[in-house]
Amino acid sequence: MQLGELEKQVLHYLWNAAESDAKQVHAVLGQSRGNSLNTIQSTLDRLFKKGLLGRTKQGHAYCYRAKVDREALIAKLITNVTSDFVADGEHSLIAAFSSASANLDDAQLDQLQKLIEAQRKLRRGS
Amino acid sequence: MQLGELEKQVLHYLWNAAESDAKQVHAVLGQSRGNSLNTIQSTLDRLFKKGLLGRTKQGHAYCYRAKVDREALIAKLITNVTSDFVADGEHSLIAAFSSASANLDDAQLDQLQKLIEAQRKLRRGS
DNA sequence: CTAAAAACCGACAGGCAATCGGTTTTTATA
DNA sequence: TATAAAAACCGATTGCCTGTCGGTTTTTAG
Repeated sequence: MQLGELEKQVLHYLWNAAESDAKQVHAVLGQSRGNSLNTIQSTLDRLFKKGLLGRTKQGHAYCYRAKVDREALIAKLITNVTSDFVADGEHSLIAAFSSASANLDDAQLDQLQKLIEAQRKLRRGS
Repeated sequence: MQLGELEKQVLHYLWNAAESDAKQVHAVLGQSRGNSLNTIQSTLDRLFKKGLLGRTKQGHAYCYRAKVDREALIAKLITNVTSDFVADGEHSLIAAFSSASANLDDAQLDQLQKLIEAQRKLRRGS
Protein backbone atom coordinates (compact mmCIF):
# COMPACT_ATOMS: atom_id res chain seq x y z
CA MET A 1 0.00 0.00 0.00
CA GLN A 2 1.45 3.25 -1.19
CA LEU A 3 0.64 6.46 0.67
CA GLY A 4 0.68 9.77 -1.14
CA GLU A 5 1.70 13.07 0.34
CA LEU A 6 -1.79 14.33 1.01
CA GLU A 7 -2.80 11.03 2.51
CA LYS A 8 0.06 11.25 4.98
CA GLN A 9 -0.90 14.77 5.93
CA VAL A 10 -4.47 13.74 6.52
CA LEU A 11 -3.34 10.92 8.76
CA HIS A 12 -1.13 13.29 10.72
CA TYR A 13 -4.03 15.62 11.10
CA LEU A 14 -6.39 12.96 12.36
CA TRP A 15 -3.89 11.67 14.86
CA ASN A 16 -3.83 15.04 16.51
CA ALA A 17 -7.34 16.33 16.01
CA ALA A 18 -10.68 15.11 17.12
CA GLU A 19 -12.68 13.23 14.55
CA SER A 20 -13.52 15.52 11.70
CA ASP A 21 -15.59 15.71 8.58
CA ALA A 22 -14.26 16.60 5.17
CA LYS A 23 -15.07 20.23 5.64
CA GLN A 24 -13.00 20.48 8.80
CA VAL A 25 -10.06 18.69 7.28
CA HIS A 26 -10.28 20.93 4.28
CA ALA A 27 -10.37 24.00 6.46
CA VAL A 28 -7.03 23.05 7.95
CA LEU A 29 -5.18 21.18 5.22
CA GLY A 30 -6.91 22.02 1.99
CA GLN A 31 -6.89 25.73 2.60
CA SER A 32 -3.13 25.94 2.90
CA ARG A 33 -2.44 23.51 0.10
CA GLY A 34 -5.02 25.01 -2.21
CA ASN A 35 -6.99 21.82 -2.55
CA SER A 36 -10.64 21.76 -3.32
CA LEU A 37 -13.00 20.24 -0.82
CA ASN A 38 -13.56 17.46 -3.31
CA THR A 39 -9.92 16.51 -3.29
CA ILE A 40 -9.99 16.20 0.47
CA GLN A 41 -13.12 14.12 0.25
CA SER A 42 -11.54 11.76 -2.24
CA THR A 43 -8.49 11.39 -0.08
CA LEU A 44 -10.52 10.66 3.01
CA ASP A 45 -12.48 8.09 1.05
CA ARG A 46 -9.32 6.46 -0.27
CA LEU A 47 -7.89 6.24 3.23
CA PHE A 48 -11.16 4.79 4.43
CA LYS A 49 -11.09 2.15 1.72
CA LYS A 50 -7.53 1.33 2.69
CA GLY A 51 -8.75 0.63 6.19
CA LEU A 52 -6.72 3.41 7.77
CA LEU A 53 -9.69 5.55 8.71
CA GLY A 54 -13.05 4.78 10.23
CA ARG A 55 -16.12 6.89 9.59
CA THR A 56 -19.66 7.31 10.79
CA LYS A 57 -22.42 9.47 9.55
CA GLN A 58 -22.73 12.26 12.03
CA GLY A 59 -26.00 13.92 11.17
CA HIS A 60 -25.24 15.27 7.75
CA ALA A 61 -21.67 14.36 6.90
CA TYR A 62 -19.25 11.51 7.43
CA CYS A 63 -17.08 11.93 10.43
CA TYR A 64 -13.64 10.43 9.98
CA ARG A 65 -11.17 9.25 12.57
CA ALA A 66 -7.90 7.37 12.44
CA LYS A 67 -8.42 3.65 12.69
CA VAL A 68 -4.75 2.82 13.14
CA ASP A 69 -2.41 4.79 15.33
CA ARG A 70 0.96 6.04 14.21
CA GLU A 71 2.87 3.11 15.65
CA ALA A 72 0.62 0.53 14.09
CA LEU A 73 0.85 2.21 10.72
CA ILE A 74 4.62 2.36 10.89
CA ALA A 75 4.71 -1.32 11.73
CA LYS A 76 2.38 -2.11 8.87
CA LEU A 77 4.36 -0.08 6.36
CA ILE A 78 7.56 -1.73 7.42
CA THR A 79 6.06 -5.14 6.98
CA ASN A 80 4.72 -4.26 3.55
CA VAL A 81 7.90 -2.82 2.22
CA THR A 82 10.27 -5.42 3.58
CA SER A 83 8.31 -8.64 3.40
CA ASP A 84 9.80 -9.63 0.07
CA PHE A 85 13.26 -9.44 1.54
CA VAL A 86 12.95 -11.29 4.80
CA ALA A 87 12.82 -15.02 5.28
CA ASP A 88 10.12 -16.70 7.28
CA GLY A 89 10.72 -16.32 10.96
CA GLU A 90 13.13 -13.50 10.41
CA HIS A 91 12.04 -10.04 11.43
CA SER A 92 12.88 -7.15 9.16
CA LEU A 93 13.65 -4.85 12.06
CA ILE A 94 16.44 -7.08 13.21
CA ALA A 95 17.85 -7.35 9.73
CA ALA A 96 17.64 -3.60 9.42
CA PHE A 97 19.24 -3.08 12.78
CA SER A 98 22.21 -5.25 11.96
CA SER A 99 22.87 -2.98 9.03
CA ALA A 100 22.16 0.33 10.69
CA SER A 101 23.55 -0.22 14.16
CA ALA A 102 26.81 1.43 13.24
CA ASN A 103 24.93 4.63 12.49
CA LEU A 104 23.31 4.86 15.88
CA ASP A 105 24.98 6.91 18.53
CA ASP A 106 25.43 5.74 22.11
CA ALA A 107 22.35 7.50 23.34
CA GLN A 108 20.28 5.80 20.70
CA LEU A 109 21.71 2.43 21.63
CA ASP A 110 20.70 3.15 25.20
CA GLN A 111 17.27 4.10 24.08
CA LEU A 112 16.86 0.90 22.16
CA GLN A 113 18.13 -1.07 25.11
CA LYS A 114 15.52 0.53 27.30
CA LEU A 115 12.79 -0.25 24.83
CA ILE A 116 13.80 -3.88 24.88
CA GLU A 117 13.76 -3.89 28.65
CA ALA A 118 10.35 -2.31 28.70
CA GLN A 119 9.03 -4.89 26.32
CA ARG A 120 10.43 -7.67 28.46
CA LYS A 121 8.92 -6.25 31.58
CA LEU A 122 5.59 -6.05 29.83
CA ARG A 123 5.74 -9.74 29.07
CA ARG A 124 6.79 -10.82 32.50
CA GLY A 125 3.88 -8.87 33.84
CA SER A 126 1.23 -10.45 31.66
CA MET B 1 11.65 4.79 -3.73
CA GLN B 2 9.25 2.17 -4.95
CA LEU B 3 10.56 -1.20 -6.08
CA GLY B 4 8.68 -3.25 -8.62
CA GLU B 5 8.44 -6.99 -8.69
CA LEU B 6 11.08 -7.54 -11.32
CA GLU B 7 13.44 -5.15 -9.61
CA LYS B 8 13.15 -7.11 -6.39
CA GLN B 9 13.86 -10.35 -8.17
CA VAL B 10 16.93 -8.89 -9.80
CA LEU B 11 18.23 -7.72 -6.45
CA HIS B 12 17.65 -11.13 -4.95
CA TYR B 13 19.50 -12.66 -7.82
CA LEU B 14 22.49 -10.38 -7.49
CA TRP B 15 22.76 -10.95 -3.78
CA ASN B 16 23.26 -14.62 -4.40
CA ALA B 17 25.11 -14.72 -7.69
CA ALA B 18 28.43 -13.37 -8.76
CA GLU B 19 28.33 -10.11 -10.66
CA SER B 20 26.51 -10.65 -13.91
CA ASP B 21 25.74 -8.95 -17.16
CA ALA B 22 22.27 -8.50 -18.58
CA LYS B 23 22.53 -11.67 -20.57
CA GLN B 24 23.26 -13.76 -17.52
CA VAL B 25 20.47 -12.22 -15.50
CA HIS B 26 18.15 -12.78 -18.39
CA ALA B 27 19.20 -16.39 -18.68
CA VAL B 28 18.09 -16.99 -15.11
CA LEU B 29 15.22 -14.59 -14.50
CA GLY B 30 14.04 -13.50 -17.90
CA GLN B 31 13.79 -16.98 -19.25
CA SER B 32 11.38 -18.18 -16.61
CA ARG B 33 9.36 -14.98 -16.58
CA GLY B 34 9.24 -14.66 -20.33
CA ASN B 35 10.95 -11.28 -20.36
CA SER B 36 12.92 -10.02 -23.26
CA LEU B 37 16.58 -9.27 -22.77
CA ASN B 38 15.73 -5.62 -23.24
CA THR B 39 13.37 -5.66 -20.30
CA ILE B 40 16.10 -7.05 -18.10
CA GLN B 41 18.48 -4.44 -19.38
CA SER B 42 16.07 -1.62 -18.60
CA THR B 43 15.50 -2.97 -15.15
CA LEU B 44 19.21 -3.26 -14.45
CA ASP B 45 19.65 0.28 -15.66
CA ARG B 46 16.84 1.58 -13.49
CA LEU B 47 18.30 -0.12 -10.46
CA PHE B 48 21.67 1.34 -11.31
CA LYS B 49 20.19 4.80 -11.53
CA LYS B 50 18.56 4.26 -8.17
CA GLY B 51 21.97 3.58 -6.74
CA LEU B 52 21.19 0.02 -5.78
CA LEU B 53 23.52 -1.57 -8.29
CA GLY B 54 27.04 -0.82 -9.36
CA ARG B 55 28.36 -1.64 -12.79
CA THR B 56 31.59 -1.73 -14.73
CA LYS B 57 32.23 -2.42 -18.33
CA GLN B 58 33.72 -5.85 -18.46
CA GLY B 59 35.09 -6.18 -21.97
CA HIS B 60 31.91 -5.98 -23.99
CA ALA B 61 29.02 -5.61 -21.60
CA TYR B 62 28.21 -3.94 -18.31
CA CYS B 63 28.73 -6.15 -15.35
CA TYR B 64 26.30 -5.45 -12.56
CA ARG B 65 26.62 -6.17 -8.89
CA ALA B 66 24.59 -5.23 -5.85
CA LYS B 67 25.81 -1.99 -4.32
CA VAL B 68 23.77 -2.34 -1.16
CA ASP B 69 23.38 -5.58 0.68
CA ARG B 70 20.06 -6.93 1.77
CA GLU B 71 20.25 -5.53 5.29
CA ALA B 72 21.21 -2.08 4.10
CA LEU B 73 18.36 -2.05 1.62
CA ILE B 74 15.90 -3.11 4.27
CA ALA B 75 17.16 -0.34 6.50
CA LYS B 76 16.87 2.15 3.66
CA LEU B 77 13.35 1.09 2.77
CA ILE B 78 12.28 1.32 6.38
CA THR B 79 13.75 4.79 6.65
CA ASN B 80 12.04 5.90 3.46
CA VAL B 81 8.66 4.64 4.37
CA THR B 82 8.67 5.82 7.96
CA SER B 83 10.53 9.12 7.76
CA ASP B 84 7.36 11.12 7.25
CA PHE B 85 6.00 9.73 10.47
CA VAL B 86 8.92 10.23 12.80
CA ALA B 87 9.89 13.48 14.42
CA ASP B 88 13.13 15.26 13.68
CA GLY B 89 16.00 13.89 15.67
CA GLU B 90 14.19 10.68 16.26
CA HIS B 91 15.83 7.79 14.46
CA SER B 92 13.28 6.08 12.29
CA LEU B 93 14.55 2.62 13.15
CA ILE B 94 14.07 3.28 16.82
CA ALA B 95 10.64 4.72 16.24
CA ALA B 96 9.92 1.70 14.11
CA PHE B 97 11.12 -0.56 16.86
CA SER B 98 8.89 1.01 19.42
CA SER B 99 6.04 0.50 16.98
CA ALA B 100 6.76 -3.10 16.25
CA SER B 101 8.44 -4.44 19.35
CA ALA B 102 5.27 -6.15 20.40
CA ASN B 103 5.51 -8.30 17.32
CA LEU B 104 8.92 -9.66 18.17
CA ASP B 105 9.16 -12.95 19.99
CA ASP B 106 11.48 -13.56 22.92
CA ALA B 107 14.20 -15.08 20.78
CA GLN B 108 14.17 -12.06 18.54
CA LEU B 109 14.44 -9.74 21.51
CA ASP B 110 17.47 -11.73 22.60
CA GLN B 111 18.93 -11.46 19.17
CA LEU B 112 18.53 -7.72 19.13
CA GLN B 113 20.03 -7.47 22.57
CA LYS B 114 23.07 -9.36 21.37
CA LEU B 115 23.45 -7.11 18.37
CA ILE B 116 23.45 -4.10 20.66
CA GLU B 117 26.04 -5.69 22.88
CA ALA B 118 28.21 -6.48 19.90
CA GLN B 119 27.98 -2.93 18.70
CA ARG B 120 28.96 -1.63 22.13
CA LYS B 121 31.91 -3.97 22.33
CA LEU B 122 33.02 -2.76 18.95
CA ARG B 123 33.06 0.82 20.19
CA ARG B 124 34.87 0.12 23.41
CA GLY B 125 37.49 -1.65 21.36
CA SER B 126 38.12 1.12 18.85
C1' DC C 1 36.54 -2.69 -41.92
C1' DT C 2 32.65 -5.03 -40.76
C1' DA C 3 29.37 -7.94 -38.43
C1' DA C 4 27.64 -8.97 -34.12
C1' DA C 5 26.77 -7.67 -29.55
C1' DA C 6 25.35 -4.43 -26.35
C1' DA C 7 23.78 -0.01 -25.03
C1' DC C 8 20.63 3.52 -25.64
C1' DC C 9 16.28 5.92 -26.91
C1' DG C 10 11.64 6.38 -27.15
C1' DA C 11 7.09 4.70 -26.82
C1' DC C 12 3.12 2.48 -24.80
C1' DA C 13 0.38 -0.07 -21.12
C1' DG C 14 -1.09 -0.52 -16.41
C1' DG C 15 -1.40 0.99 -11.72
C1' DC C 16 -1.91 4.53 -8.25
C1' DA C 17 -2.26 9.28 -6.07
C1' DA C 18 -3.92 13.86 -6.79
C1' DT C 19 -7.20 16.65 -8.60
C1' DC C 20 -11.79 18.34 -9.66
C1' DG C 21 -16.21 19.17 -12.32
C1' DG C 22 -20.56 17.69 -12.47
C1' DT C 23 -24.49 14.72 -10.94
C1' DT C 24 -27.07 12.27 -7.56
C1' DT C 25 -28.47 11.62 -2.99
C1' DT C 26 -29.43 13.17 1.51
C1' DT C 27 -31.05 16.29 4.90
C1' DA C 28 -33.11 19.95 7.02
C1' DT C 29 -36.55 23.33 6.75
C1' DA C 30 -39.85 26.69 4.96
C1' DT D 1 -44.04 17.85 1.46
C1' DA D 2 -41.48 20.43 -1.82
C1' DT D 3 -37.14 22.35 -2.27
C1' DA D 4 -32.66 24.35 -1.67
C1' DA D 5 -28.33 23.56 0.28
C1' DA D 6 -24.98 20.29 1.63
C1' DA D 7 -22.57 16.23 1.05
C1' DA D 8 -21.57 12.07 -1.27
C1' DC D 9 -20.58 9.83 -5.38
C1' DC D 10 -18.89 9.16 -10.17
C1' DG D 11 -15.96 9.67 -13.81
C1' DA D 12 -12.27 11.90 -16.18
C1' DT D 13 -7.59 13.81 -16.43
C1' DT D 14 -2.80 14.43 -15.08
C1' DG D 15 1.56 12.90 -13.43
C1' DC D 16 4.68 9.52 -11.84
C1' DC D 17 6.54 4.92 -11.83
C1' DT D 18 7.35 -0.02 -13.38
C1' DG D 19 7.24 -3.28 -17.01
C1' DT D 20 7.72 -4.06 -21.60
C1' DC D 21 9.98 -3.87 -26.08
C1' DG D 22 11.12 -2.42 -30.96
C1' DG D 23 14.32 -0.10 -33.32
C1' DT D 24 18.66 2.65 -33.74
C1' DT D 25 23.24 3.85 -32.45
C1' DT D 26 27.51 2.71 -30.47
C1' DT D 27 31.03 -0.40 -29.21
C1' DT D 28 33.89 -4.30 -29.73
C1' DA D 29 36.26 -8.07 -31.56
C1' DG D 30 38.06 -10.49 -35.31
